[in-house]
Amino acid sequence: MLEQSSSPQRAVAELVEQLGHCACSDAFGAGLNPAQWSALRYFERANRFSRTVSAFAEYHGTTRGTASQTIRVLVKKGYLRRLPALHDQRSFRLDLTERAQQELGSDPFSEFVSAAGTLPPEQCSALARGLRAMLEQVLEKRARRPFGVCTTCEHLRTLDGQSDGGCGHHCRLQGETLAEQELGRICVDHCCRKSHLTARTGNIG
Amino acid sequence: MLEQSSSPQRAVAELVEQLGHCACSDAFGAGLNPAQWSALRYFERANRFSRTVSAFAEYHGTTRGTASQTIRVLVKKGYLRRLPALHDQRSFRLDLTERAQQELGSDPFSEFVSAAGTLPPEQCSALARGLRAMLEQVLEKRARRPFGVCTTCEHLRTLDGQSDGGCGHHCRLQGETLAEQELGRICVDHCCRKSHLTARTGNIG
DNA sequence: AAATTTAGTTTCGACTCGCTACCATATCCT
DNA sequence: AGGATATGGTAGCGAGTCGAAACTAAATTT
Repeated sequence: MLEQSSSPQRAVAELVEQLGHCACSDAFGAGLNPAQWSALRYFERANRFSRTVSAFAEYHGTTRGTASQTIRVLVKKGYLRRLPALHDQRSFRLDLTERAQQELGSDPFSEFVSAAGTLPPEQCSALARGLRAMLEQVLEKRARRPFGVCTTCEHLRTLDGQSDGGCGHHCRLQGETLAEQELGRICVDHCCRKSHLTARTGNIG
Repeated sequence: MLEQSSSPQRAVAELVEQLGHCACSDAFGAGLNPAQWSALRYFERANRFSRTVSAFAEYHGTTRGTASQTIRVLVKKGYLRRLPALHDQRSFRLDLTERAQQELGSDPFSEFVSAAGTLPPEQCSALARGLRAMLEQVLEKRARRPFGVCTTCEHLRTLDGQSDGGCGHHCRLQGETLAEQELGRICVDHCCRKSHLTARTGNIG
């Protein structure tokens, strides 16, 4: 090993810090700053119930005020579009514009994706599992939780064999049906289903 | 897995970003900010040739001006001590004070160390190897290199069987002998030895 | 000896972020 | 129904960070 720290745990922590610092220190492509890139990535991954100022603030561990500023700039620059929310006059939904989707292709962040891609697939998956476990630990200590996707969510009901041709996926919290391709998006209201709690034991994947 | 991204690479990159953000967003214990904590950690790990403003700036990927500001505050607050450099009147060496060593015990960063510690040892080591490989990739693209320790360094000469009782470790670049416990510290002048280049192939550890 | 490089500092300006106060709409509780 | 409270979002202030550029002084090169 090139750099031998006192312990593997220590090494992992230091590496995470250094990589994280790299990730945010020079994310200045296209005139966007790190917080703005984070926001764009969030709105790319979040489902329609979670594309709000408050949800992003919670995800990013910041205040609504700060999140509001970040998003205001993105709207002004034409990367996000404000749509009135359906059932709440105070709120609105934020969708990526086409321009933003293009821009995300040249996200400085993609360097990290390709760096991870040079690892053998098995090692890469192991890395993802380990990091995920770490993140859950850390967030738990901060009384936060990682957002999850519908497929593992307590609120999801899937009715197979719908005769009326309707979609079989349904969110009981929102009381709305979900399209197949929406199931992989993260949600602010995600609540881990019991049968998936094995994910917390370490024997994940 | 609790959150399924489009690909493991993408998941790894996102997790690194999120963990990194956690690491720097709330590192405000003891009145120190994230950059200052990073500096303290650096000066804890760096060998005596590398405990300078410039070396820290290079390690941290910032400018000397910014590094100078960070360090000035740490000196003022009593966490670092300035010692005149031996052979260069322009430079000086920075050592941790006793107070800083205490403070590092309650580093908010230690949450990450313990989070990594909850993983099975084998998984933890795998994590360290994978992250290290990623970091090398990323730094290479930025024309930077990770600092390494003496034991893997091109400049180290170890003469076993010294009859005069002197220490057998010697740095040919600095022209100085090295104590045993100095060999595990990182160095700004680290140059990877050939016999250790296998570390770059992925079969590390 | 002059020119260049290197170590470090200073100043300035752009920008971020969190905090507090604030407005408007929803929801809760008798 | 109606007042209290909670929630989604914004505005503005102020502390602080960071990088760029200009600068000093010492070392090195030519």
